[in-house]
Amino acid sequence: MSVDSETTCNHKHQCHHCNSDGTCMDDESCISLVPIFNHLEPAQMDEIMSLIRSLKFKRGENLYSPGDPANTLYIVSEGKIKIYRLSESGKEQLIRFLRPGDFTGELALFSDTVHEAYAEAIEDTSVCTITRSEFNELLLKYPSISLKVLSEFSHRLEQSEKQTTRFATERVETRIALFLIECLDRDSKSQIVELPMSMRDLASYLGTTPESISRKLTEIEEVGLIEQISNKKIKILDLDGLLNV
Amino acid sequence: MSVDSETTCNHKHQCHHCNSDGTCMDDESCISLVPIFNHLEPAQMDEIMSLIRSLKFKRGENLYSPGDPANTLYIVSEGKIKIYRLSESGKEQLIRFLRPGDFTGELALFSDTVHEAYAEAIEDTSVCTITRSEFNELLLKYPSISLKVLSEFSHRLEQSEKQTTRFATERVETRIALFLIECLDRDSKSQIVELPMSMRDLASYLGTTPESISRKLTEIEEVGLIEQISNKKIKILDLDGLLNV
DNA sequence: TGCGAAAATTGATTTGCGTCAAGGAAATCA
DNA sequence: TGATTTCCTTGACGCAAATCAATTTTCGCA
Repeated sequence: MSVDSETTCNHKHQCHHCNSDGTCMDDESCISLVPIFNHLEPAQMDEIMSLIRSLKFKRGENLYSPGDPANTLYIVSEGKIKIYRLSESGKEQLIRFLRPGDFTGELALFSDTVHEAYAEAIEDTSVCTITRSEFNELLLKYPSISLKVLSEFSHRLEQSEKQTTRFATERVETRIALFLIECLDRDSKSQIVELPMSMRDLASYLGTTPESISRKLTEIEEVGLIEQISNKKIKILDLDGLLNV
Repeated sequence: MSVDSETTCNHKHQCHHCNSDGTCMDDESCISLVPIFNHLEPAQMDEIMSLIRSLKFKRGENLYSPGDPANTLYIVSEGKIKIYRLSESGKEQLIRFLRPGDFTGELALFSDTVHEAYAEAIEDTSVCTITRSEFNELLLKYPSISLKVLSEFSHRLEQSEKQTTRFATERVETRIALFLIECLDRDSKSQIVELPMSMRDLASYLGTTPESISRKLTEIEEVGLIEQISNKKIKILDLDGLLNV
């Protein structure tokens, strides 16, 4: 759901101050950026714009933490945000990263509860926010927004359930192999995967340790399925083989 | 989201042929049963009723399987349905059970994809179905339905992510303890938990084996945190202790 | 009520992987 | 650019939990 310079600012409406890298600096960009809003008419976007409030977070600051009341929708306009959870026993698990165009606020937006996860800005970040009550009114007024949000939620749910099943049933080696394959699907141009995060984060995301990731990658390399080109780059040599790890 | 005899058929609209156990046999019951619809006006429910088609599945039949196009919303009116997945390596993982009032159709309802899970009737079951296109029209016409579905989805997503984190970070013993506590929250009247499924299913749900469940329960009993009254009944003796397992 | 099948328990064994510890590579900052 | 910190890798070890196998218990059905 991230946005590149081709797809940014392509609606008829005015969109000032776009940067060369495709991100827009003004508040308005939040609306035109995100799939849940950018299908609307310019006039409707203007209306939504009047509701949003722009906030900035410095690297390291939390947008929300567990226990915080969840009454705000956050739309990322610049920067990078890490969503993670602490388990009952205190271990951290990475859920996802948010890039410009992504949103968070989660369930709590629709039921009156508190957050259970952390949202931490890992770069200096600016977000657009809408309160729950205003967002609910928007959903009632423009039902097509709901369909977009439902689509996004159902996709996340599918992903999450798939991840759950993998944790419940697959070995670490298999989880790593499947992750590589999914990275390849996204890039898909070459056979080379660029790992989108550090080993530490990847370990947290896959429910294992950096040590195990390192070891398993070496093992997979030794049987000829991949080649570790550099720290972050991995060449897939045998896709079918990987699928059967 | 299951429904008992107190809460069934309590709207002003007519609702014929209700059974003593609270389930209704006629098509209409599907609509009045489910939280996503039962807040509507009687006239609106009638309109929806005209769209639904009632289907019956015998015990063991699948409502859908992975690869099936997902273009139908299923609302359970009678019976019990098991949603489960097969991992890439072929192991089964239980996702959830559906009881009267619950619905499925998942993500696929909002993005044009195929199912990834199995939905199997484990009792003789009757469901009400609506096609995707008709359901989408309903959502656009009655935006309040979207809010209900969003609320349900976000709740499921929260649950799923919590489960993912547990699998990723907690030991089997802890997962079992947390499961018992959540069962207690639902019953909550006494300190006695009635396991809602077989050991086999529980193992599948918790990402472990029946052997491990059996062993761990015995261990937890030996340190005095619980008492195994019978096969399916467990008495919680020390809730705080369980939380720290 | 009793039989047979399925489910649950218990034991013995194996193994995957986390933990701890140390050395090397890479990134960050002045 | 060099120094310091953080990250990654490799090795040795221990443990949690899966697997395999054999009873025992429970439950569905005749």
